[in-house]
Amino acid sequence: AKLSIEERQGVKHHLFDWLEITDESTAAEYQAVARPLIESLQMQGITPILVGGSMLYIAAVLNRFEFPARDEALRAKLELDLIEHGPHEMHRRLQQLDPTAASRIIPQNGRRTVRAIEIVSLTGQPFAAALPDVPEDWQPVLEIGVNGPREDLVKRLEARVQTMWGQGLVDEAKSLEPLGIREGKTSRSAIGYAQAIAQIDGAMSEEQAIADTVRLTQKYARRQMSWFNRDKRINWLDYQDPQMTNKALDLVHEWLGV
RNA sequence: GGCUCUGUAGCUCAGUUGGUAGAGCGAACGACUGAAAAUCGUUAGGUCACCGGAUCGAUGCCGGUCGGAGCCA
Repeated sequence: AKLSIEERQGVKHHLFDWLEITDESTAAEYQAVARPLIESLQMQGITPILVGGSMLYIAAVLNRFEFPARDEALRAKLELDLIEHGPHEMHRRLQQLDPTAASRIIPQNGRRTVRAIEIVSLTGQPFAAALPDVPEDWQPVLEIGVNGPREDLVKRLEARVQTMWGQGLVDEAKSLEPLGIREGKTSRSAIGYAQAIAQIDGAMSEEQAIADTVRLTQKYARRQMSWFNRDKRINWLDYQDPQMTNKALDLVHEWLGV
């Protein structure tokens, strides 16, 4: 459901279609690429607009985020341990290594526990295991959020998924098979692709695949809101407001001081 | 028309040998530091279809009413 070339109206979209289907996408890497890009644009007198809804990615760019080291081999081993012993056992292990981090991660959450063990083992330092506060004097940004009544959003998200299927998402996934979509950790688990692949494999009917994608998309939208809600810098606009664009421009003018 | 099964949370279904009920999914809310379109947590929802009977007490037993499914005719 990404913007077509025409819809981009000549505005340069950076970091769009920049990964191979087999590439793994990570917030840390995005941060490492996006920050220098933003700086270089600003040097050219361009004010970049960061658009999207993957809030860990956005927060990693806008806030004071430092991703601790990682080690793929260690991670792989810990993930096997997680499968074998379960999240509670892993959490006990973290408890011994770093009681503070352990206290901030719920024992059921194996994924976060594993990552915390990885960090502590690698750095030998305690791990905060909590989102950092946003410093008052950090990067000056204007944040604008677009929202509307939940019932409307739910309907629109369903229509969006129907459109994706109507426009050939399943064929797209099929055509990406030779390019390795099934090996792409990020792409194969993307909402929509995962269900399209399940449909191709006959593991799911088309009806189920669509319904599942709708459900996951709506759930995702809800989780996005729990990120957005904590960010008090966001200026919220109603997408149904005919004056929305003007209000957004007013915010920009005010922010720029013009 | 007869026989059998069935009606419990928004949905799919457990369950109580009679002491007013649970799960998964969904919803609301939250957590979140290299898979985040991921991974997880908390909470709110139910006169147990309806009417009557026996019982100290019924969602559960008995009778009836109204829905649904299957088989027979």
